[in-house]
Amino acid sequence: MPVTLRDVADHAGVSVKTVSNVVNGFRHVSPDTRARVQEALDRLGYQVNLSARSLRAGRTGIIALAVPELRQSSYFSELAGAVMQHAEERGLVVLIEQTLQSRQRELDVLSGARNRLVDGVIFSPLELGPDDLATAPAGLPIVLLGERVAAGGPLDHVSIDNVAAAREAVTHLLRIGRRRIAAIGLHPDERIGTAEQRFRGYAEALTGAGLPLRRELLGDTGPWHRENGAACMRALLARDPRPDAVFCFNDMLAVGALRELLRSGVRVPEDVALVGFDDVEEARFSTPSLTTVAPDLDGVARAAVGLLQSRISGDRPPGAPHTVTRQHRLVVRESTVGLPRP
Amino acid sequence: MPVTLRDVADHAGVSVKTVSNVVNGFRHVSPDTRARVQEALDRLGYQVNLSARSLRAGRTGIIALAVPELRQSSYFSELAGAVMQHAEERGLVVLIEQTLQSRQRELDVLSGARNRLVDGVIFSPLELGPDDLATAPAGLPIVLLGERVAAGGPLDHVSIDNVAAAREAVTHLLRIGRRRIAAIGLHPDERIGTAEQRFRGYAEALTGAGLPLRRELLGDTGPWHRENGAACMRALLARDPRPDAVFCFNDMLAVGALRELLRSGVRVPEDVALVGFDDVEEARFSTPSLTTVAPDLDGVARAAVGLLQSRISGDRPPGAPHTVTRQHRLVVRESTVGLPRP
DNA sequence: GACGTCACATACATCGTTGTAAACAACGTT
DNA sequence: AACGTTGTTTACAACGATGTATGTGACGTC
Repeated sequence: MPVTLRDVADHAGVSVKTVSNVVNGFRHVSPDTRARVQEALDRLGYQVNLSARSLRAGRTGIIALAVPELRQSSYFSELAGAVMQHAEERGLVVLIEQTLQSRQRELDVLSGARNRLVDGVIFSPLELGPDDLATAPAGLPIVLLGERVAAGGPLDHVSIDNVAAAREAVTHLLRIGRRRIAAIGLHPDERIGTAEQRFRGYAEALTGAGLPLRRELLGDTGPWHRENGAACMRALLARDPRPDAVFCFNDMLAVGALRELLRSGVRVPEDVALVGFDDVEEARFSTPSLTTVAPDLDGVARAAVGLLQSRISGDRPPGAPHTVTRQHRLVVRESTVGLPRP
Repeated sequence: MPVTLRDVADHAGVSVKTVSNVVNGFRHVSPDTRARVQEALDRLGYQVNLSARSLRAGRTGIIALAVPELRQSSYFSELAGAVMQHAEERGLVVLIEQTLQSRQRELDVLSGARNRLVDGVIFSPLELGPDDLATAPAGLPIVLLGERVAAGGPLDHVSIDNVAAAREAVTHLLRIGRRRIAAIGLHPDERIGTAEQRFRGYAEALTGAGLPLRRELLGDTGPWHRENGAACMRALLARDPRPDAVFCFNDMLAVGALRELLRSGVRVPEDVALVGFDDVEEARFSTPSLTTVAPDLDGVARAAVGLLQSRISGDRPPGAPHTVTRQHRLVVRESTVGLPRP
């Protein structure tokens, strides 16, 4: 049913290879034959069979983006949008994989078992540690996102400076006079992931200001979803001392926390100030709007796609991994500085 | 570099086809050879080359999901998550395309030009009308989402009853006593898309209650993003009469409108009640939380993947398109009924 | 007129996999 | 002993595209 080069060749009275040459814009084709072939191509509505081309070329032009999930984390949706945009500029298309907090699925991504049709993977791991990541086979180009887990590991890596960013966020809370600053989003079992990085920034800011770390102000959560932010905030409000500020490890948690605070009649920022992380669009539109850390999302996406492509094209042979750190900035909004009340 | 069937066959001292038979679990392979081949497979770490398999089989196991964009519309992210989940259950992976409000990109999706490596497309069109959709080539299975644009057209189609849903939303506003009900999200040039459907439901509810359609209460917007909801709300507040309720054609618009209302010191729902559409998670966590129409997202995704697969597998040859209409329900929250103020 | 050079076109092999048909052995049946 | 049956394995061709090598003229140069 589909039209092949063979069909077009028969139609135009030339060889298959000549048609291929026309399709690929090869130089030495006479204007005469080129026109005749082109006409046949148009008439028959030829479209290349990418499976065949891929088999021949050893590439598919597809890269995978493996993220925890899209449904409940706006950040990964926005990231996906950015990655797709930059991939397109380089002639790549993106296949998205959800790892869904499953360690096994993450291992599958790493081994390529989950996807053997892609030229490379941009991977935002959640469950895997450096030991796991070291087991990545050399065959499949992989760029890691979002943590410094793998600094020193065998893989390319793009991130922001999570520790510094968290420190700045908490320092901002200190500067506006808060002293009982809680943190939401801790993963106590984790020694090295994003949660740990952001916690370290939080801790550094506090101890830098001569304040103690108080267990009562630390909020453990599971996944960084809105509902967990709300649940965690509820728990914090029941404790003594009550926090006068909360640093949430991402915006979803902050949105959940904000909801819970307002529901409980706590004023934000007067009673409790709130800072999030990621600067998802939702953060600009909540009331009060959320102070948050804005990573250079487009920069991260661009760097990741660029690094991956340089591996795929063979410009950089395996080994000698690059680590790219992109900018971030604290966006101060109403959840910490308030707004003139009407 | 990668291991092929040939390598494994040499290693195990059998033919290539026998290895293939083992890999595919073909029945008539003696336990003895099976074990020997399996051992070679494991040792060499064989992985099928999907390009080759696809070329042979004529299928890739990839379906495309073409949506307007992921970054600013949570609905499409949540939809994508749902589609990916159901696709996975059927052994398919999903490649996401953003059409980015571009008519040309949508036409490319339809013609398959954008992606020739996929077995089929789940397509949520924004710009194309029935005339365009009728030009879809028969070769590529396509399932349309989200509007009734194509009822009677040549393509399968999954949606909810947008007119009825919008009517229920507005009827709810009437029932709580609102009379100056504005609408945000109109696309005046559109005669048939989602915006038109939701407007029709809005109009039906009003005229059904004996109320006139007032031009001053109709808010035209571009894309259904938060910022456009805010801008449109700002314009509405400047008009006379001021609305006492607003029906937003999706939740993004509603979030933007809510932000603008609160910023202007308008109380929600006391002064202005607000209804959205889609029931994205964000709607549950805003303050006040958003009354909204909840489509059966999982049902839509499941039906779309199911219809597409039945086309791909050839269970249903081209023609005889199905139209599936999934349920919806109005979720009443604080933006219309208020909450006990502390 | 022999030669090399260039532009253009073609035949063939190949990428890795799997369907088809056929080969082969072991077995029981007549 | 000839036969079919069943289970197991193999050789071969094909999926559609493209790199390589080769062929064919036309042209200019010595």
